[in-house]
Parts: sequence; C-alpha cells; structure tokens
Amino acid sequence: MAPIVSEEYKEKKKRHILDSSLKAFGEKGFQLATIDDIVAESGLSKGAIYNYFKSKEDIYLQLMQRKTEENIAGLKERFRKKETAEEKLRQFFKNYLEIKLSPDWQRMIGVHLEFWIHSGRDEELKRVMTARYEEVYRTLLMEVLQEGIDQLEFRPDADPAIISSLVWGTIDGTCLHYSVIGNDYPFREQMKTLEEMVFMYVRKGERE
Amino acid sequence: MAPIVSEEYKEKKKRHILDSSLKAFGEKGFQLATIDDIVAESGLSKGAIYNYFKSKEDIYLQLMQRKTEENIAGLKERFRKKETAEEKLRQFFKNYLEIKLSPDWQRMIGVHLEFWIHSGRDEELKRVMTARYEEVYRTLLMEVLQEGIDQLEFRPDADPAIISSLVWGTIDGTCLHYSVIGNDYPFREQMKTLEEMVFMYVRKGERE
Amino acid sequence: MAPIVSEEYKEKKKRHILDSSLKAFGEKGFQLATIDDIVAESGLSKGAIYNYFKSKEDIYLQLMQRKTEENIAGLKERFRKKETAEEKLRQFFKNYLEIKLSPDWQRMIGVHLEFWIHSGRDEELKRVMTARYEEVYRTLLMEVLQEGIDQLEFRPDADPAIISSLVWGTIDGTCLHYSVIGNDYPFREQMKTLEEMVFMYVRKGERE
Amino acid sequence: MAPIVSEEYKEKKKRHILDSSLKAFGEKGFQLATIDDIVAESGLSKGAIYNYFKSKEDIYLQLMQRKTEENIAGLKERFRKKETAEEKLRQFFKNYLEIKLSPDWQRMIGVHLEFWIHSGRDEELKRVMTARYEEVYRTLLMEVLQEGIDQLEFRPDADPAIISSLVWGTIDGTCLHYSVIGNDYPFREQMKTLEEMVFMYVRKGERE
DNA sequence: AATGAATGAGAGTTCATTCAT
DNA sequence: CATGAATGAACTCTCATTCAT
Repeated sequence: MAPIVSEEYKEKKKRHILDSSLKAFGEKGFQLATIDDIVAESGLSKGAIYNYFKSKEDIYLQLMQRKTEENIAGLKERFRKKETAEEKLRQFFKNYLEIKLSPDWQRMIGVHLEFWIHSGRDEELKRVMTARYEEVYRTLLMEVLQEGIDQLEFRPDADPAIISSLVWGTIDGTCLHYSVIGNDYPFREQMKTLEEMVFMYVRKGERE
Repeated sequence: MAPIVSEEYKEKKKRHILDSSLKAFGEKGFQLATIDDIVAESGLSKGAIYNYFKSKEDIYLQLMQRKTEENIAGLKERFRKKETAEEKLRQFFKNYLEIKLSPDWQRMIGVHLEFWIHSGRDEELKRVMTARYEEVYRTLLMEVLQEGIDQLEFRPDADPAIISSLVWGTIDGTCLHYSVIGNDYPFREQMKTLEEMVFMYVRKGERE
Repeated sequence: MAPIVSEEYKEKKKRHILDSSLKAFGEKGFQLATIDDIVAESGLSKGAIYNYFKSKEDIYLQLMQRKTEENIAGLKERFRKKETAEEKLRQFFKNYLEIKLSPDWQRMIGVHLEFWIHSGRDEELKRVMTARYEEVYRTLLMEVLQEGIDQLEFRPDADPAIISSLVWGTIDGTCLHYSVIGNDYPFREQMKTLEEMVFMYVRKGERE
Repeated sequence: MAPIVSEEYKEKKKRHILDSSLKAFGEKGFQLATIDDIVAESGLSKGAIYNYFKSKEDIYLQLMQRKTEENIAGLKERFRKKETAEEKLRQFFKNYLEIKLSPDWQRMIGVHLEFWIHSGRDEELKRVMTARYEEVYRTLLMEVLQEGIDQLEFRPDADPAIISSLVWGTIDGTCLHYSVIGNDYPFREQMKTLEEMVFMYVRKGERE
C-alpha cells in the first residue's frame, strides 16, 4: 500500500515544526521554551509534533543540524565560484558583512550559541560538535589559507590551523556580543576590521 | 542585641554557596542544575541556602556579579603597574596566556557565556550587562589604545572603539570554543596570535 | 478541527473537581487541604486538575462562585411562585427549615464562612463579595419587605434595609454555630423562632 | 535560688507575644501569618517566642482562651451590677452598642470567627469550644431570660434556651458581616433592632 | 533567657510525554 | 495521522521548629 501522505508532505511539516521551534527557542531559550510554545507558534497539535520528532531534545538536535548544514552548504557554494585564495577569503568575510541583522537573526544566533555551550556538557554531543567543527568549519578556512600559502599569495610561515581557529573564534564571539547587545553593536565595522587584520597578518604584514 | 554570628561568617557562607553553585551550574547549566544539586555540592540544607539568597536566579545573578567584579578588579590592578600603552596591552594578553586551563575554569566559562546569552533575553538584565560591557570592559581597552595613539606608540588612524570591541569579541569567542572543546583547543597559541595580529595592526602594519 | 471531548465532558470534569475540592476543603479548611487531598478525593491526577484550574485559589474562587449562584438562583426561583410578601417571607424561612442537615452540608457551610472571612482580608475579593451581598442577598429580602410595607401587610415604619441585614446576619451566625456544633445545635427551632420574631416585628408587634 | 526573672515579667512577655500575634493573625489569618510575622510585630526573637509557647497553634489557643475569658469576665461584671432581668438584658445589648468599631476590632473578630470554624474541624477543640459555648455564653443569657420569666417580666412560654442561642447566633453573624464589610455595615442599627425584636418577643409581643 | 542560622518535610505548580479516541 | 486530556516525576520555595552559642 502506498503511504497515505507523501514524503514531501512530511518533509514540509518537519520544516514547519523546526521553523516554529526556532522562534520559540529564540524567544526564551531551549530550556524555557515549552512544547506548548511550539504548539502555539506552529498551529499544530502536540500529538502532531510528536509524530515527527521523538522529543524536545530531538527537535533541538535536528534544528541545529539543519542550520549547520545550510550554513556549510552556503559557505562552500560561495567558495566554489572563486579562483584565488584571496578572492575566497574576501568572499568569506563578505558573507558576514551581507547578513541581514534582523531581530530574527539575532535570536537565532542566541539559540546556536546556547546549543554550542549545551553540547559542551554532554560527552556524546560534544564529540559530534567538535568533530564537525574540526572537519568542516576549521578545515574550510584552513584549506583556503593553505592554498594561499601554496600559491605564494600568503606568507609561508603563517599557521593556517591557528588562524582559521582564531577567525572562527572571533566570528562566534562577535555574533555572541551582537546577539546580546543588538543593533548598537558595531557588527559590520568589526567584521571589516577583522578582515583587514587577517589580510595584513597573512600578507607579510603589509598595509592594505 | 549583638548578632550571634559575625558578618565574616555570613560572608564566608555566601561565598561557599556561590562556589558550590558555580560547580553545579558548570556541570549542567543554570536551568538544569537544581537547588538539590547545590545542596549536594555545598553540604548545606535547602533552607540554609534560602537564608542567604532569595531564589535560584538570585544566586545566579550574584555569582555572575562577583565574578565580573573580581575580573575587572584583576584587570585594573594589572594595568596600574605598567607604564606605556604597549606594556599595558602586552600585560592584557599575558593575563589570558597565564590562565590555568583547568576543567573548573572551563566550566566557569560555560556558565559565564550562558549567562551572557541569558541576559540578552531579559530587557532589564540586558541593559545592565550592556552598560557594564560598554563602561568597563570596552572602555578599559579603549583607554589603553587611545593612550597609545596619543603617545604616538600606535598609529593615529586606528579606531580604539572598534579594536577593543573586536578584541573582546575574539576573547569571548575563543573562550566559548575552549569551553566546549577543552584541552584539544589551541587556546594559548590563539591568544598569542591574536596579540601579534593586534600589535601588527596598531603599529602601522609593521612586522613584529 | 473538532475538539476531542465535548464541552459537556469538560464541564462535568470541572464539576467533579469542584465537588471533590469542597469535600477536601470541608475536611481541613482551604489552607490545610492540599492539592494531593483533592487528587485523592477526585481520583484524578495532579496535572488533570491543573488542566481545568490555574491554581488552588482559582478552584476556591470558582467553587464559591458556583455555590453562590446556585444559592441565589434557588432563592429567586422559590420567591417567584409566591404572591404576597408574607407568603414570600414564609417561603424564605421554609427553605432553611427544609435544609437537609447532613455532615456534608455542615462542612460546606464551614467552607463558605471561611471564604467569607478570607475575602475580608483581600481588597479585591472584599469588593466583589460586599457588592454581591448588597446587590443580591440583602436586596432580595429588602424588596420583599418593601413590598409588604407598600401592600400594607407590614407596618410602615419598619426599616427594610436593617431588617434584611439583620436576618442575613442571624442566618449566617446560626449556620456558623451549626457548622461547629453540629447536630446538637437547635438549628430548626432557632429558624422557627427567628421567623416568629421577624413576623411579630414587622406586623406591628402583634402576637402570631 | 530565686528565679532569674519574676512571674510578672514572664506574664508581661506572654501578653506582649499574644498581642503581637493577634495583630499578625488579624492581618493574614492564622494559617498565612508566619512566626516571622509575629517576630516582626513583637520585636522579639524566634527563640524567645518558643520559650513562652510551644507552637504556633499553642499561641493561637492561648490567645483565643484569654480573649474569651476577658470577654466572659466583662459580661459577668456588667451583669452583676444590674437588678432586674430587663436591666441585665438591656446592659447586654448596650455592651455591643458601645464597642469601638476600629479596624483592630474588626480584624480581631475575623480571627475569632476563623478560630471558631477551625475548632469545628478538630474533635478535641470542638468539644472544648462547644462546652464553653453551652456552659458560659448560652447559660449566661439563659439565666437572665429565665430570671425574667420567673420574675414575670417576660412571658412564661418563651424558651430561654432557644432565644439565647438565637441571640448569640445573631451577634456572631452580625460581627461576621461587619468583619468583612467594615464601616459601611450598619452594625449599631442592627444591634438596636435586635434588642427591640428580642424585647418585643419576650414581652408578649408588645410594642416597645 | 535569648538569639537567629539551620533544618527538611512538604507545599503548589510545571511540563515533556503518552495514548485513547 | 491528528488530537489534546491525562499523567506524575521533578521542580522551586516556604516555614514551623530546633539548638549551639
């Protein structure tokens, strides 16, 4: 017998639940947001939600996973079109300059960072998150930096591992501050300055 | 009528409860840590804790306040002894290089950052935290940078506001990553690199 | 989407909880009766009770409101059928003579009076209760007395306001004593005597 | 060795604690008033209070007992000076007319009535209270009424038992309403009317 | 006698999850 | 598949009472 509802239908529902959950989590944080908040936000019933996810934690996990995947896919997509390491690195910072700094985004950042801290307290989750960070995020930037060094665009004694780690740290820290302070925070100026600093650092300390 | 226990006794008790709470919060996070966890950690009774603090939230607030104050006092103390802006800035980074990267410190960082995010969701708290960040943390660094510019140690077109904000962002982001990843994370190397980058940036882009 | 249970079902549940609560409150008083007592009495779970009422106080309030409404409706219904003021007044006292003096009723009276005192300590509640007393209870009796005066059944210099207030006071006081003393208390004889006294008083002091 | 503090001292302290407790109970009711409220009201320490009373319930009991005894003593004292039954009965009502209707008195009434209801729920207490009511309060009035009948002041077929019970009921009910409603309640007019009614009833229904 | 910090049983309430309909 | 009433463990907080000082 054919399934009563199509896979697309189910996928759409899941996505809807995840979107609603993100709003709820953004408003109050994961712990304080209740299933009833998600019910209210989504317009679905409690039972419906539990048909698609096995627990509140499961929603959280899947939500974070998807956002991370979208994020990574976006980054990779943008890198693909560029030729040189410099172009790629410029594109990297450009992404952050182009982010629409809406309250929604601000809240989403809060959820992300909260999840990141949360995962530090759960061995299993920590392993997954650390691995992903190492394999995907840091590697992505490292490869660009290494490419720059190999192509003699960047100075040979720069350490791609540390620089990429530092850049990711700065980005997360900047997002963290923005997520608390909001529009009074000089998010873009800071990203611009970070870009300058990094380029100055990798290009033998030459002025831009 | 003279009090039966001294103020020092009460202060010691409060500190003991706060220390125990920090452990409990570090282990599970603020929401998941229960009063019973604090009871177990501290060896006191539930009632005793409520004799000193009016709620779990109150413990959290006072804990964060104290840690922040200690932090600020420590920073200021260290700056006081130094003469030039460069020396002060070097001292600033040195502090972070000298931190003992224990599991305890790692957990404390988690609690701190969690609180920072938490405060972004509460208007009142957000105001307090943002004000403190602006007035204390950022100003501290800005003044050193401005001093360096005025003394012609640093280049005149550097923006102290943005640089200090960026540095704090980087530090918080680095701490965030460390708090999740732990000892595999190149915390010190990164701090060293940050120092290099910043000096290179403020000193007309000269190589170190 | 149609609700899974009917409104009647929910109404029945609410009534069941209120009935169980009345028993629990009657047994120990509002403060001393616990939610667990209501749980035990009702056979429901704690959560179920909180699905229908938002707090213990809410149960108390709704319970008292309903009982009052039933009470008033009953009084009005009985008055409606009678023609003369004397008949109405006789009917009024008859009601109290016909009450089944069960332990249940005795307990209910205790809860009622406790609530009445309770409301004197809460400004908001006091306003509501005083208003209801004035507008409903006292007015009901006053109108009958005024009617009797207008129809020359009762002496013209009787003060309906004071008499009705006095009668209600006597009834509540008698109920109060009965609720404590129980079956040894001459509830009916007293009501009979009150009736005699009142009629003697309003009918120019003639003997019955 | 002589006791360190005199009996008078201890008696004074006890009285002070009872007075403070009455205020606390009047404000919030017995259950809701805490030992800390009594501490705050009395200016004594917790330990001091427990030196004089063995529990909160004990304070309540002794408080009510004293107030009752004062009450009875006052009534008897006033009766003693009067000659005829009519004079005594007039004096009885006069007492209530002369009460100073202060907020304090209003609150005290609340405590008294609350205690009365409370005692209905405790077999031991109920026995004591019922006995006292029968032996003292009701008997006091009954004796006056019987005296009036014997002296041919009142009609011979009046039932002293029922009348006295009814009068006490009316007084308690009137006090109950006053304790909730306060100064808008026609306490004195009602007492006056009660007096009229009773005299009319016992004097063969003659108009005053 | 007096103090008030300490105790801990027990209160009201919440909410993730289940399951009969 | 959808519904939302029902569940009950677990939470935070209170407060009468004790007892070392």
